[in-house]
Amino acid sequence: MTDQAQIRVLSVDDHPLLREGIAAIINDQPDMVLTADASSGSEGIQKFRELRPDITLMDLRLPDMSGIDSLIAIRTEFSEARIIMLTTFEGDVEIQRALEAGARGYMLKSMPPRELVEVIRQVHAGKKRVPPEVAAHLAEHMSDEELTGREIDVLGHIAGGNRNRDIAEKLFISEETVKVHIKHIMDKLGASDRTQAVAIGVRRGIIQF
Amino acid sequence: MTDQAQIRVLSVDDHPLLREGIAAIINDQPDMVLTADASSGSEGIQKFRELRPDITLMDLRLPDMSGIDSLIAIRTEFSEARIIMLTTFEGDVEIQRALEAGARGYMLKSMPPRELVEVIRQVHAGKKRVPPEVAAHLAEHMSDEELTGREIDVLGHIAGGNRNRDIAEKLFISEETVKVHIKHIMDKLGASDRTQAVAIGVRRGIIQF
DNA sequence: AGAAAAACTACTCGATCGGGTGATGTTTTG
DNA sequence: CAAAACATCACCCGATCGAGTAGTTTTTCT
Repeated sequence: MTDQAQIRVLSVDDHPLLREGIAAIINDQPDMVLTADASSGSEGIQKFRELRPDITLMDLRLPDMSGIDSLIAIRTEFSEARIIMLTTFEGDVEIQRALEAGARGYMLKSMPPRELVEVIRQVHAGKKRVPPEVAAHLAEHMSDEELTGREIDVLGHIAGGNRNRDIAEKLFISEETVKVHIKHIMDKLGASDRTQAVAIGVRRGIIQF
Repeated sequence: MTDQAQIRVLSVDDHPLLREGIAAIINDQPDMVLTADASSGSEGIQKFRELRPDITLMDLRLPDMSGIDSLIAIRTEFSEARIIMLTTFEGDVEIQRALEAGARGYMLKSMPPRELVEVIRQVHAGKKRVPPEVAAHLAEHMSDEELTGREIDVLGHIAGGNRNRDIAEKLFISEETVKVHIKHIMDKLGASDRTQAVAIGVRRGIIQF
């Protein structure tokens, strides 16, 4: 044991198996200690209030609320909170949103433990860390315009197999307007038709099932 | 420690974090021991040959080959092998294929450890185990007809934003044939158009990105 | 070998889609 | 406040799609 204070880590993840793995790896590091873990967003927020960990590892998908909402909730209360998103690879939209919401790092569950603990150390030292593979993915689309809320609505209905007329009725707008939205969606996503737009939307995490 | 021989487990998963978690949980059980782990399909096959574990936990997605192919490879050589698929939730197609290929169990990474070890014990005792939530999903589509290889090809091309004519050229068939395939795909999946067919295909794990 | 499933091709026709152009009111934001 | 972004609606038109019908060849399974 060192005299130096250890990095106190909070892990928020609904997969018990993952939590076990994280616990094993964190506690294996002499300079870190897993202070607590939580299996839901609200539990994570509560544990954060109680313990004020140095680093919080947050899964993107949680049973009650999204990891991003939890992150925002914590950072509203404790703006200095250092939170790292830890997730299996989702679309780049999620990554971007997490970083915009103030995440200090973004790690993949598939990364080797050595890198994981290194990111924790770096973020604890005040740096921002996003692994190269994630950064590359992000860069690919950083110039792309984001879809608006309405466009995401429409895209979701397209994925449901709705015709333009059906979408128009469901959204209480004219079919012409739907067509305009679809045109914008295809332009922004670089899709050649509505079908590819859905495929891209799913891959990028814009719409989920 | 008991006199009874322990259940010797091999874990095949490319996520180090998951492997750590599995290791922690397995070794926590007095009647089990993690004999080895592997991070790829071929390594898994090799380790199986060497160690002949009682139970093999196999991830569905592996870097070199699919978990199902690994399962088949092992069971061709050792038909008595007891292999449990352990995965985050994919489409029901994968589950069905794994079970048809001879998997003795199918577990979700999100399941609580208690259930995981219980499944291992049950399978070791010669039973087949599929958790109720997975079984329910499976039952939903058990009556559905499966897509043929050609139909899956076509569906993939549809997802890529190809027009019927493009698909015809790429597959060296006539546009009319493509239309027939698409008709069959939509009928089998219960989709109202090509777009919904892609959405359903992705959700069910028939096509992947 | 014989039956069944899969793959293939052809034709018609109405429905739907997607591109182009142009315009108006509202909301957001610098 | 002014500019930009967003959301809305309309009309034209060619391209594409999907339904229906009908038939042949190849592959697979029993």
